[in-house]
Amino acid sequence: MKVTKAQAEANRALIVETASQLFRERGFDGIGVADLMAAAGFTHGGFYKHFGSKADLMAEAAACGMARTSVLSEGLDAPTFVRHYLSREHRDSRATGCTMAALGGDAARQPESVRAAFAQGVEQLATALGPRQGDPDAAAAQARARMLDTLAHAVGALVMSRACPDDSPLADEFLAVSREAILESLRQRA
Amino acid sequence: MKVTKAQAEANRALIVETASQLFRERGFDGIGVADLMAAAGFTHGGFYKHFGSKADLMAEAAACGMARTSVLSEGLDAPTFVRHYLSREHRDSRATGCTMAALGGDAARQPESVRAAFAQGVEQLATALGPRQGDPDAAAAQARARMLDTLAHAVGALVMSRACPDDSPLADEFLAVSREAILESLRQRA
DNA sequence: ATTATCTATAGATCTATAGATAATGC
DNA sequence: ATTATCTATAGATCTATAGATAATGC
Repeated sequence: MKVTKAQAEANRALIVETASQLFRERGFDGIGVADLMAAAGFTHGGFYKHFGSKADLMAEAAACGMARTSVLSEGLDAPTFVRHYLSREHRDSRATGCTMAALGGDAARQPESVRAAFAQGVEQLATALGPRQGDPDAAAAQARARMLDTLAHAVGALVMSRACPDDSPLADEFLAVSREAILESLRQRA
Repeated sequence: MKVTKAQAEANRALIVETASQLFRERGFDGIGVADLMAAAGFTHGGFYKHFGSKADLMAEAAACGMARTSVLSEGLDAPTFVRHYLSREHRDSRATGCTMAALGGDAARQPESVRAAFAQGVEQLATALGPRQGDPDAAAAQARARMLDTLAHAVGALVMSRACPDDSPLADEFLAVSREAILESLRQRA
């Protein structure tokens, strides 16, 4: 039942993408290798021809999800990004939403390889959204600091909103208060 | 091997406290009933005389951890709270630190009972740190909004810092940039 | 000949339950 | 008599591996 080298690579990419979504939805410990493979359309025995371990897949899936966020948010101005990020739609679609908000808490308990993928994703995002080339050093440092702070702020609001019961006023309140606070601080900087 | 009613209640409380710490350290799915009971000094068979299910214990352990945070932070002024919250010491002691930062991401994937415990803990905190009695309605609403926003902001910074590799510059950077941003916004409001 | 995938399984672990034990509390 | 705790286990699930199969790629 061998497949072409190109097909095998496509299958591998499909496993990573499927894992990226299912991990975001259920957590790193919330889904097993067999179910992941089945969701991608394979049996679980083939897994270890593609990956050394489940932890290796977790690192790749995290990197995949972070890269997706970078691509999607590139080119958005900060207020637009924040309004999308702190919307009910984003909160209620964990599987396709931000990997940092969905798995950041889990990542703290995972091997360095997984956390390294997160850090690299953050640096990608900092490059994508960060200072323009040619900025003086001080301005570039400030832009980076503001970008990291805004990211942490937005991630925190989303995590808190998701930790609340479904359809609770408090869940919406977290989105609203932090969305307004971030937008206000963006206005002050402009 | 029966024990006094008082002793049984103390044993139960010890299980909840032990679970609260171990869940924060390893996640809700990261430790099993048998290991939790062993850590508290019991065998696992007795567990179901105290709790209906593991999920029931998760809700109680979350409530226990949130209450601890409320008690510890009561009476602290906001800048002092933020400096403690966004310190390396707090980041590096997950088992005894903030339950929202340690388990907020996990909570999103747990039953409503667990998320209800989180929401109730947030409301406790809002009462402990919130508006003073006698404030006019508008001022009270603004104080509550600011408190929830500051909480989300600080939780996000801690989660992001913990998701980075140990001793990485980025991990410290998340603490520093959000600590300064929150302190600055507190100054502006004063 | 190589290898991506499949079937089958080993060995560990997890939640929950059943039944025995022994000390409390009536 | 009640019940908190213990021993033992059922049944499910999880990671990882072994060996067979069949199509690619030399």
